[in-house]
Amino acid sequence: MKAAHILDAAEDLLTRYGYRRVTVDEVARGAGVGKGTVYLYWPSKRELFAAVLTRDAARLLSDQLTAMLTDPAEVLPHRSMRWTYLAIMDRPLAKALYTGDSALLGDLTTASRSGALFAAGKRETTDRYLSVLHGHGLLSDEPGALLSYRLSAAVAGSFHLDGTPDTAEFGLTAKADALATTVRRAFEPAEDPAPAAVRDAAADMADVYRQWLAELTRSLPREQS
Amino acid sequence: MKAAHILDAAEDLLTRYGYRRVTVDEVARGAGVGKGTVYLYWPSKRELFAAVLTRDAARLLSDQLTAMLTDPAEVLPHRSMRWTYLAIMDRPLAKALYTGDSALLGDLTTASRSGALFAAGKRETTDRYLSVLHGHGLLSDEPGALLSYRLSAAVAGSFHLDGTPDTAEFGLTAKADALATTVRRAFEPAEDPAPAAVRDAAADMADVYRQWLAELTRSLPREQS
DNA sequence: AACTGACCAATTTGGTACTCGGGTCAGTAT
DNA sequence: ATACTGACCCGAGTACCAAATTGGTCAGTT
Repeated sequence: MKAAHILDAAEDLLTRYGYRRVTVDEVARGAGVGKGTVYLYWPSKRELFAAVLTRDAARLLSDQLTAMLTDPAEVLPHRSMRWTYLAIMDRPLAKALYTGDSALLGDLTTASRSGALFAAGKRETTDRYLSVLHGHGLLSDEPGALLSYRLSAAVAGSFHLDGTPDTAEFGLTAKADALATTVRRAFEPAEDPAPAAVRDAAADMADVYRQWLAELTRSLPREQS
Repeated sequence: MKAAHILDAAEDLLTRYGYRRVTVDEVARGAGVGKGTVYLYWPSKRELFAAVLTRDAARLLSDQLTAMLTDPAEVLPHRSMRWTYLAIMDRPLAKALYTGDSALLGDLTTASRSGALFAAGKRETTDRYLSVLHGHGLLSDEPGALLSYRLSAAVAGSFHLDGTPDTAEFGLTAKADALATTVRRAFEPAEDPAPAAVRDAAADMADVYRQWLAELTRSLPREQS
């Protein structure tokens, strides 16, 4: 319970003022605990706020899992990337993380133990994702490190171009659709996928997501009611 | 003559030490002229170095024009983007500009009169590029602002991902090939293009490029004597 | 055993003196 | 007259120090 309250306070202050301007004492008072208590759960300010980002990512992942269980077609790359893009842009912290907004996160993006773990988990999950898709004939290429890179590169631009002037004229969904079009053509076979393949792939990915979700949750401090 | 020498000195110092660490006086002495002379050609330090970047861009564009005249297939999006990617990564200044290396360029990227002109010219050229391609049946979509955005987004990621750790394992050409694959599938028709269409499109684009090249050259100070 | 907040060291901040470098222009050279 | 120069000006940035703040600890309280 207490750890979650501390994370709540930290998340609120982080989104409002940014990493640099928030003190650990403020977080503690915001959560109604003493400063020392914070250090019973996390070894440093940096790790505390990294945990905030991790929890945010876990929630996003959980939402995506739900979406995929509701509609298995969400497992397809163009749908998955579209959904992820919109979800990230809708969350202040995730957006700051992906667009590299250092005004909000300071140097939090670079190097924290849990940050590195998160990056590794994400990479591994992406690899598994591509393997699953390929296993059900939903990919137009062989999986591998290069394909992972190619997908990352194709998607990354959408986030990086976020701030630039004349891209603001388009709505968020228009940009999401653009990303979906690019991803579908560049990574999926031309012909429509077989419904059974989609269903099975979604089921496989649900397991992968659950696994990563468990891993992320485990990295957050254990609740001690 | 003199303006070119000043640009030479400025370019050399810029690539070696970065915008912040180079003084106008150094540039002047490097070019063998007085500091005041520099201000006969450019109104400010910022515009001087913006001109360095503009000249670099003009050279790159000129090279690309040559490449396209040698092999008209270079007009195709996947070839054009691949070539551009490699050319930019090969030039320290262009690379710094596109990967957002503020250590080298400082705040030079943001807002300088000629910088804005360059961005506008680039946008317009991209639009014309897409129109030309479409006119010869080499595009799978209708041109327009959204398609321009989609292409930018698809390409931008390759530059933005440059610094990140585990992308270094791949060679530059492997990354360029990855970009080419994505672009070809996402923007070009599935069937191979007709040689005549390619030849004609290349001829059209040669004109567009020459026009932009002339514009860029005109923005550089007029040579006297 | 869980938690706290006074305490310490280290970093950050605020203020000040001073250097340095962008930009100007009276003057020199041609 | 024209092309060019470099000494000069002044504001932005740097260096520096004292004061304030804050990340992190731990003896002590609940």
